[in-house]
Amino acid sequence: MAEYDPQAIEKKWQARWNADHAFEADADPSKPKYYVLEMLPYPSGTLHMGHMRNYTIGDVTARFRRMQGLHVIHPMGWDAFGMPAENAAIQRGIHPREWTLTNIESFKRVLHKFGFSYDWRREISTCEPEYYHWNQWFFLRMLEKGIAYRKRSRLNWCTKCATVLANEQVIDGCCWRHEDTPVEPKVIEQWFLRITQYADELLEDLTQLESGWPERVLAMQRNWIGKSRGTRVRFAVDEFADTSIEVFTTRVDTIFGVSGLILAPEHPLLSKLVEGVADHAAIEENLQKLRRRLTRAADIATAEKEGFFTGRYAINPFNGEKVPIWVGNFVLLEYGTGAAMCVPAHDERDFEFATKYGMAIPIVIQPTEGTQLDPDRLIAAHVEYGELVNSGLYTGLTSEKAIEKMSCDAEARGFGKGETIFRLKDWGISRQRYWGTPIPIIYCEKCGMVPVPDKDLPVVLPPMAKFSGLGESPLASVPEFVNTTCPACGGPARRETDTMDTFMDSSWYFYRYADPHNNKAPFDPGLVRYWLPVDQYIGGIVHAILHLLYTRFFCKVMRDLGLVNHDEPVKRLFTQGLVLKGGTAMSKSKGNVVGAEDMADKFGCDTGRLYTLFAAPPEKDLEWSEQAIEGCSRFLQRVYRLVSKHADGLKNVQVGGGAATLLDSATPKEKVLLRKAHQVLRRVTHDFDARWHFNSAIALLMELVNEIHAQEPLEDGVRPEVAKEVFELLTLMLNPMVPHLSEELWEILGHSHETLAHAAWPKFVPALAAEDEVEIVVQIKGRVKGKIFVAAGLTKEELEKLAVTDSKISHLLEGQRIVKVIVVPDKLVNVVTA
RNA sequence: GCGGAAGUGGCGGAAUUGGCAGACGCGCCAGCCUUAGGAGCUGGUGGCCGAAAGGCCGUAGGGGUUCGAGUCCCUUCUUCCGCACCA
Repeated sequence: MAEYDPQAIEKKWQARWNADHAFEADADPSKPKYYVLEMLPYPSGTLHMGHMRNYTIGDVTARFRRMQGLHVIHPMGWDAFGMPAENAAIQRGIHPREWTLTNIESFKRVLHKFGFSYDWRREISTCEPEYYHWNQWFFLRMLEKGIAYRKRSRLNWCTKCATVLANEQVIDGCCWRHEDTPVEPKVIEQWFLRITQYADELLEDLTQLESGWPERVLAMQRNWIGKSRGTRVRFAVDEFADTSIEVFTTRVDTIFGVSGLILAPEHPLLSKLVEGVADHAAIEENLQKLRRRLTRAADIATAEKEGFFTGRYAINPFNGEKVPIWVGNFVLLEYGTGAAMCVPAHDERDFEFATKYGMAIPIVIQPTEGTQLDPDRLIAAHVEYGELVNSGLYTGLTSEKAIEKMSCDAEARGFGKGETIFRLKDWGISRQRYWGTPIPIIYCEKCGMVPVPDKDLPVVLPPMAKFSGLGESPLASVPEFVNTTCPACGGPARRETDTMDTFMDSSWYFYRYADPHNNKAPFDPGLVRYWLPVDQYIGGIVHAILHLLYTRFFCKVMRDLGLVNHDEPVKRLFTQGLVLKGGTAMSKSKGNVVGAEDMADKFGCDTGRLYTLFAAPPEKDLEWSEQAIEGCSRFLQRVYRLVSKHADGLKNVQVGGGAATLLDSATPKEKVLLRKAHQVLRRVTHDFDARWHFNSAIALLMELVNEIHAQEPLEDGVRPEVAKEVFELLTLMLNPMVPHLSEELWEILGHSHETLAHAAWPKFVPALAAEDEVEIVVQIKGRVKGKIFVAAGLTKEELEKLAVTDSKISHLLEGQRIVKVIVVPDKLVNVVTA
């Protein structure tokens, strides 16, 4: 008998699917659509098992939904711009384009090798002008709407990348790609997108995603947006009639307890404030010291609070009190107003600071119940809400009421107002890099900043020969690119030489899949209306904040431009776990990468697919194990042997009249097989459809195979029609997970004319799954004491009688008083004795 | 500190959501088959007591609800992930 030959089988069916255009789908409003999307890869190095797991989960979903009769779009493309390509150019002299295209070829070859059911006609690559044309187009639309703007700002500079990093690319104060390189501040003119304009909506609309997105992703996004309600209060500076300091506080109710203002060391007013103060030189020195902040987050969190008195005072507008102005290393310029009021009695940080520097610690809030705070014995800040004391006319109010009233009063008296602020910052998109989308802006000496007109798009990346990795923007060294004419006056002008953050590319790519070759617009709104939003998105948790927040922002901008008619781009999100080896995620730098292609050459891709689905639930991390994958390989061999052993005899057998008729005059063996097959079908369907428990679905299929095996020889007591029904069910259920083997089995079972690409998912027949005899667990006081086999569907009374009259049970019950009997039909009888 | 997830055999994990804990697989043990086996087949495999029948214990710890708890409630602990001096 022929052995299972995965290499031959997989090649054969992949060729067939290609020839059949099996996975191509065009918009068809008469059909219900389903959009399955996996996060597009950055084509670098090798495609490893981490990628493989992501695409396998997506492919199972796509194939299952197709079998359910949905019109499935399942595309793939390349996130092709980015720093590794440029780094390769710098280090090895390969042009980023060449490096990228080579990698794409290799990734594509491997994806084909795995038989993923993509519609390759929709393939996109973000480094092609046909694609980034529309990045530029979106940028210009945002410029028109005031969403894109330019400002000088202090940004994170990585000396190794020689580029600016987004806040999100800074990890522990270091570059996300160079974890040992602290970022340095640098002030440059940069392009920003006003994502903060959508902060409230980005937060609010998370409620729409509650049923479809993982809770932790929602939590991370909420956290990142960081909405805070509070009050902005202006403190006049004593002796400076024209100067005031604004603070933001969420606890204006504690303002009578202010014993100082604390400014961030970089606060712009500081130089003016300290001018002319005694000890000016010492203060300047202190400032310089504080400005050299620690960069590692862990160090910052544990760093001791430090600060100094500036020699100036401010006036508390609520009570006219003079309070000292300090500088503190723990006050952040970027958050709120860059200045905070110091209320030591009711804020932990302020307490620590005030204690260290001997500042006053007035108590202005008392707990509404329990022990009152004693100013002489305060050992920690009391941060909870309570009742106001020593607070002028607000004394006696609760914190809640005071916050409301004091905000109103501050506004009425002209020194403050209620305000909501966000932690979210505008998105800086300028990068001093070559391998990205050129920003379509021209600077003219006469006209100033001039957008490139739509008709001149795309602004194409010029060819460049040498990449040094030094300096700022590589494009600045290409005169043919830089020097141009002003679209407004025709005079000499210079092009913007920065390129866009690649997160721009990935913010809308899956809209382009709906209409990938449009050269008049980013996409046809009609096609997008049919295919979008994405029904199921699958990717890594690493993108929980950046990519998924940006793409949500883009969707809202596109909606406001009238291009799309929905608020959220992704209905359901699934974040799969990592693939680990030796306990850590596979990565080139750790040297623990298992290449997907090597794995497929060794075991066959169906085995690899099965293993990644079986070894762990999809949301959990998965430890790579050669031994366990061999177990999966054995299972598939076993299936192949089992089916092919019987296939010849079943080839021409027809299962007519519906599966349910097979039950008529069925032998016990047949009943066992039909029952098992349909019980498994019911649960596998549920596992695929609603639970995403691929691992337990596979376990069930293993049980079915074990059962068929146990009923051998099938020739003895099993009609061919029954055997065929059972084998076909097995084959169809395996199809989403191991499609090549499944196709092969389907063919040897006599279906040589068709493929399973669009086969219907089998229909569950309750009558076939029903047991006619069931095992009832008999408990006494909740402890299992025996089991009885009875006909299915007995009434509670019948079951109770059978249980208590069972010889073993009745013996145990002798002399006992029965208090009550709980009966769960077809399952259990629990006799409760006194 | 805040937020999220999770704690079940030697290991990965199941338990269809309150009804036989450990399905399925890996590993291990014994046997069969084989020139050979990193192939195949059969059986066993949570712990303790017992020759066996059987009994007791057992889902991180403690308490509770219930006829019945891995599952629900309270509480303590531990691990992982994200954010982190956010006023």
